[in-house]
Amino acid sequence: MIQKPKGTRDLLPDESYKWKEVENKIQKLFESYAFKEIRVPVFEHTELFLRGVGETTDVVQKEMYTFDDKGGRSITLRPEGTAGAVRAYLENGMGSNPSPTKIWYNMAMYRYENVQKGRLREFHQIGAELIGSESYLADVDVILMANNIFKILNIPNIKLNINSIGCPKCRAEYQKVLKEFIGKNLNEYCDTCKTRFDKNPMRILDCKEKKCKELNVGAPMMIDYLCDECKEHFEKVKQGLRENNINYEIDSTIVRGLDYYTKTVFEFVDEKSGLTVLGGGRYDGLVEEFGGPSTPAIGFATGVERLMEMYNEYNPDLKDKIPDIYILSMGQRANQKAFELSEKLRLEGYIVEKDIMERSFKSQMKYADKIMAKKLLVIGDNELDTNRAKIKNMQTGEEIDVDLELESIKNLL
RNA sequence: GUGGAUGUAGCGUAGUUGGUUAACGCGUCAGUUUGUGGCACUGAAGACCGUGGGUUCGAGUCCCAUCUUCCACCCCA
Repeated sequence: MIQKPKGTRDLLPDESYKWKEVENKIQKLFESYAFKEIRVPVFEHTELFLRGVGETTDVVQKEMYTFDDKGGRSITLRPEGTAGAVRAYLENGMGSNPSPTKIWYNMAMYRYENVQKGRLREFHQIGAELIGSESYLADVDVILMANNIFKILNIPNIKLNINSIGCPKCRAEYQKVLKEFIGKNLNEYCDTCKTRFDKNPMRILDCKEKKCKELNVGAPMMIDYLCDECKEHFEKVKQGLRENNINYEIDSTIVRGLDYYTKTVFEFVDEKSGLTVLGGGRYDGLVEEFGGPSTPAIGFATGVERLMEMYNEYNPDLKDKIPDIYILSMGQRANQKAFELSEKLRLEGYIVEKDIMERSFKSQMKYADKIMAKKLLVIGDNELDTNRAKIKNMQTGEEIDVDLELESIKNLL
């Protein structure tokens, strides 16, 4: 038997209706903030992610699904949503719309990772991007919206961690200091850290190697080297959160694995599993990096699989839609009548089931029961002759006479 | 990429120290006489025991490889 590729999932009817429910709720939330949906290609030129996400990141270095297409172009399945969204923003001239531009997406992402709990190779992210505002108000607005996802989904025990990683200006300053600190013992660091030293020294602080961790003790922290502008921005963001009663914790170790982030970065962490369920931040340099005008932006994305895991834990099982009526038919003429009635009822929006198995009367009854049909209509020769039939309420067993006409049946559903 | 565990019908399981037609529950389908379900009973379908090698007279049961799933590291959503 051919199996699905590693790290992929089939979303069965048992689950899919719950996804729909959650997706609809989030969509409504986003729309209330005037964000509009965007859909972009599953694959992009590899170049887009190299420049957007950053060549030194793990995502780019070891997790991308990259291949040459038949025309010799290097193509990559999107590992995240922001790069494509920003590319689309530029390519379609959305910058000339009234600022800010607010877009959201719900898309599958692809990362060649080792599979684990809450980690798949094909997974889904719902994200939002607010492009065009450099104000701290945008940061606060976006974080409030993200926070509301958990509120409307009734998911507790979520912690918000925030940090500021500064702008290119103060980061250059900081990196100088950091390199001095690390440089003293560079030889003792692990190999990956050595390669990070030149290209992205900040990620050395993220290294989980025991030795590197020890060496990192006492290292200068970015947050202490923010330039005046970044510092003020961060202070205002924090104040804004406080004024809106959002609890947060400053976690100076958050640097995020994607290079495009600047200033504010944040994560919503599930305290129970320790998994980051939503992550985001400001990326003021990305639009320019892609060849557009200097444009500030901020966004976030949440992992749908992880979100669903928590949603299911804290919410009662919803019910999938069950049939409004089962039409039981006996004989050729009745089968045809069942077709006529079910076709009409379905166009009116009712969920109708009828026999398409040529089952016996009794089997049809049992089937109607199993699928939990709310009502049952029996049609046989008697009913066709008199044009009268009984509709049975399957819960109560109560039966009511009706004309075999659409209108009278509808009245009883 | 590294380390550890798992893999028997759709699902959940049993399969003795390797030995004839792989068992059970749930589910599915049908029947229990004549046009009314949920219970019960009867029966049926459904697994080349993840895959490929090997050991053996003989392997679901032993060995090797491989894949999958799960867990940890790494990283992230």
